Amino acid sequence: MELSERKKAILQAIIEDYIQTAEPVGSRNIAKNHDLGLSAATIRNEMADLEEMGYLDKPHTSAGRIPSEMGYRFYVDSLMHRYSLTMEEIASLQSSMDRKYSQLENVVSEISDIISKATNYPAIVELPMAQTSRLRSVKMMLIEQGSVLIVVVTDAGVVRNRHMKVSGDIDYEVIDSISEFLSGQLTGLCADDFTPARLMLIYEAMASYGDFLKTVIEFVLECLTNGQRRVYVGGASNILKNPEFENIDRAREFLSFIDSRENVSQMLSLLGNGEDAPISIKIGSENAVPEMRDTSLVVANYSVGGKLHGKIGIIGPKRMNYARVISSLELINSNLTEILGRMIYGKDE
Amino acid sequence: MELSERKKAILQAIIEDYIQTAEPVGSRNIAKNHDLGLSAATIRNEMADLEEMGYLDKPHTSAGRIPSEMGYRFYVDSLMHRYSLTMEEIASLQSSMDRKYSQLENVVSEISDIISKATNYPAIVELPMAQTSRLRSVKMMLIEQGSVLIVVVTDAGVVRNRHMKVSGDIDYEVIDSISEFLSGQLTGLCADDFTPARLMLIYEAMASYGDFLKTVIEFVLECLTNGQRRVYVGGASNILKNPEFENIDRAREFLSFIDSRENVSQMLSLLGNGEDAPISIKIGSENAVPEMRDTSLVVANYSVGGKLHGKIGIIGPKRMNYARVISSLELINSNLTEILGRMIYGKDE
DNA sequence: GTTAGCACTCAACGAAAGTGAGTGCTAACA
DNA sequence: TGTTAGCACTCACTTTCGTTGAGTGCTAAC
Repeated sequence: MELSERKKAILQAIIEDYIQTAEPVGSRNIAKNHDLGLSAATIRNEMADLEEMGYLDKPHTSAGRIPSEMGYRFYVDSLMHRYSLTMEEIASLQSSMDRKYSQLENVVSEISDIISKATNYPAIVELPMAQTSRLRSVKMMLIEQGSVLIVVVTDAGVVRNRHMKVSGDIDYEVIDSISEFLSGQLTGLCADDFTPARLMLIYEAMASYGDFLKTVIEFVLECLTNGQRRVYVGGASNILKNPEFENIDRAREFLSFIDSRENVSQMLSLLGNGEDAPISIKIGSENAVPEMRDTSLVVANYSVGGKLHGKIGIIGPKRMNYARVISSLELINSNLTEILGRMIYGKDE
Repeated sequence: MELSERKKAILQAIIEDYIQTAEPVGSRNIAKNHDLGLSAATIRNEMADLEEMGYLDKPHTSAGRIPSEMGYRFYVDSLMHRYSLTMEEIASLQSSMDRKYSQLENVVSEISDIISKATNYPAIVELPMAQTSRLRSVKMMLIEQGSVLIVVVTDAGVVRNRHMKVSGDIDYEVIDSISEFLSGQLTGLCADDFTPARLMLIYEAMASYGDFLKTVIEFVLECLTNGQRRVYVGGASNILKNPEFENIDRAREFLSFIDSRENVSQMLSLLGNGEDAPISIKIGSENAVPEMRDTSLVVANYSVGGKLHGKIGIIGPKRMNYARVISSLELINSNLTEILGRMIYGKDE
């Protein structure tokens, strides 16, 4: 059944009041504060309908109504207006992101702080990752006698390195020649190309350095497959600013869930890779994670150079200023893309 | 005034009971549960003395006593017995740390999780840093036309890299020769050695690549001076397990403080560099940070290869099992040192 | 279809009384 | 002189119970 325009207006008024006050809203208040030209009694009737249809809930008989998850969903999909950030908000965001970043981990952790400061909710930022990487470069450097540094660069721009112990009699030139040989053999390959046959050839060609090569190749493979996704959470304690988390048990449940990176990372992976929509919103139990049943999750996907992907988002109470959060995430998202582009590919656009 | 043996025994009993129960302890309970051979009335008299001397506090007239900060301090300095971890505890710690780590950031964040799981308190781990580093190696790699990767290794074993854009006409061999030249000029220097005179010489020798060199040298300097300390916090929500943080305002104050890496890092820097004692303990307001006045901080210093230093520690309520925390930190500390040694210097011991 | 009126519901607040763990003091005891 | 039993007193905490007030649902009139 379609909602009448009047019902929509009332539903919207209720939700927006509730988002602001966190108090169940009563018919009288709607009649007074919103110019709907209706009396409290009429609104009461409509509210009863809306409740019956599932858009509203009642905490108890003598309280006002609060939006149900279905109500929020309808609001987000059909009623909500876009929020335009003010000039001040934009300026403040821009300036907080306008600085030099040196390491990927720093960017990601700082962005999560920025998001949580901007929205007043806990923020999540995923480290960018490639779906399938190819090896762009592998190089070994002799750091000191007996110690070699392996540096791997993938075509997504990810750089990783690892120290390795070698027997003392390998010198600078040997390292260089192995380095060059391996580079020639492996550059351009992705993880699937590391077939036993191909590896066998390499080992045979350089039989005297078998152990050495094995370590290097394992590390290269590790970089190409790249383990689990990593996330940063910023401003987790912001959740305590919301009255729905005055209850210490709820707060504890939420915070101990979010304290674990694995939990958060797994939750994000349930969202899919966002090919359908740039921003995905999970309201309450739409999110399959039971600990999150009282919260909403708003997540945007970013991608850098078409190769690297990741997610940024926030978690807040279901009663959340969705419009504002979405606008902030969009702006931060585009800045982040730019920063990462500059950083990883060294481009100045 | 010296405390009599009997007063010490009573003080110890009170503190240990309070650590366990978090309830003010009364004279009757001490008489019953601890075999001191004294009646409640006698203990009452002694408790009155201890209170007058400042070792105990009274929340209100009709409650039992709780230790004052001075009481805890005396306990930690003079009364506390060493706690021996059980075989199970040791085995479980060892096994949770016994895996391969690839990146420094991963080690540090995982260690913070391990500490917080082992102690049930929020844990802090600082990234290892060198006090003064010398450059061990700088190398440039041409990744693709127009994009160069700079890799810097310091004598402390820290490796960092950064992408840099270059004009397209610089090829592989040019990069290599600049790389070799710079390496020869800069290897072995520390930040203070980068005098204007020396830099001038370098710029003059390679005048045609001025901008290029400038970027590289700036990055090297950045690596040698190395910015601010970075910390990881794990298991922050553990603090909510303690009854003293049932109060939502206290919880909020604590968690929002600890949510900020700068706050935590600054707090650690107030501790000095631990040359005096391997473990430092700050009880309540001994810690100058006002938000931490209700908590205690236990911090151990670690060092790797004599070059890299850092701190690990926990924050808990003043009513904390100090002995157990200290033993756990010591064990984790030694494992961490070993892991980092292997990782950074590629040594297998 | 809309609205005024009214009885009804129920969480929240607050005062009052009861409960009990614990103290401090006194007087008797070893 | 140090220790202990006894007892009056204190005070947070809990429970009870009435009050308040925001809000609903229903009915009847407009």
